[in-house]
Amino acid sequence: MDDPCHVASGLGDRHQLRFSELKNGIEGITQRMLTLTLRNLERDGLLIRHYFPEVPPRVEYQLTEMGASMLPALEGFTSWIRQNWPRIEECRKRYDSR
Amino acid sequence: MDDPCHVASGLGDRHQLRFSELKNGIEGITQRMLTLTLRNLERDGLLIRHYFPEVPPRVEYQLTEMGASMLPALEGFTSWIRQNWPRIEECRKRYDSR
DNA sequence: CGGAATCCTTCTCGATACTG
DNA sequence: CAGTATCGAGAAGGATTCCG
Repeated sequence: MDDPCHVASGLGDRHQLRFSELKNGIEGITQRMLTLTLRNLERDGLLIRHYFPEVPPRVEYQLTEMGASMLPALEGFTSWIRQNWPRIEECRKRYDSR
Repeated sequence: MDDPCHVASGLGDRHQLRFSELKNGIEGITQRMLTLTLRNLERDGLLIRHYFPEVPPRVEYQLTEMGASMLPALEGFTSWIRQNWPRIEECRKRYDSR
């Protein structure tokens, strides 16, 4: 892992997000990896995929209740990471230059 | 991931653990993987490796202050996983049998 | 005891091309 | 637009052997 701090931010607080919105919101992710990740989250019951058979097609993703309940549970850890990441990077530099 | 619930438990509340104690406490881990994982945690500044040049050699691992501070931050997420894991497994089964 | 080194197989993932 | 299919390089990781 290089930088754990790419949370899909700046996307407002809407509850449905299109594939392209997610892709644009997560820097550096490839289409393939986003597709696979969304499939796994769907398989785990953490999100629901809404497919609209229009032209062009539209797909919107939405957290399930369980998926939404995970966010606050994860919050403590993510904030710990945000606070300690610089220090971890320092430790790595020091460890590597020895 | 298959079962996220192997926390090294039943090892008491000592603050120093030997390599073999960790290995025995984490079911299914290989020597190689434990070594690599401990090296990475040490590199990140999350634990300290104490080497005692005896015969036979003894190595003890101990969390740093930062490492110890991560545990409570992680607690919310791990307890969420323990609570929701059965449901996630159900969802996976249902998804896979379609 | 606690590794390091090596081999070898499997998995991961990006890149690319194609499609309903 | 939101995928699927395929290929190939590289990483991950188990098994085994050797070592201070």
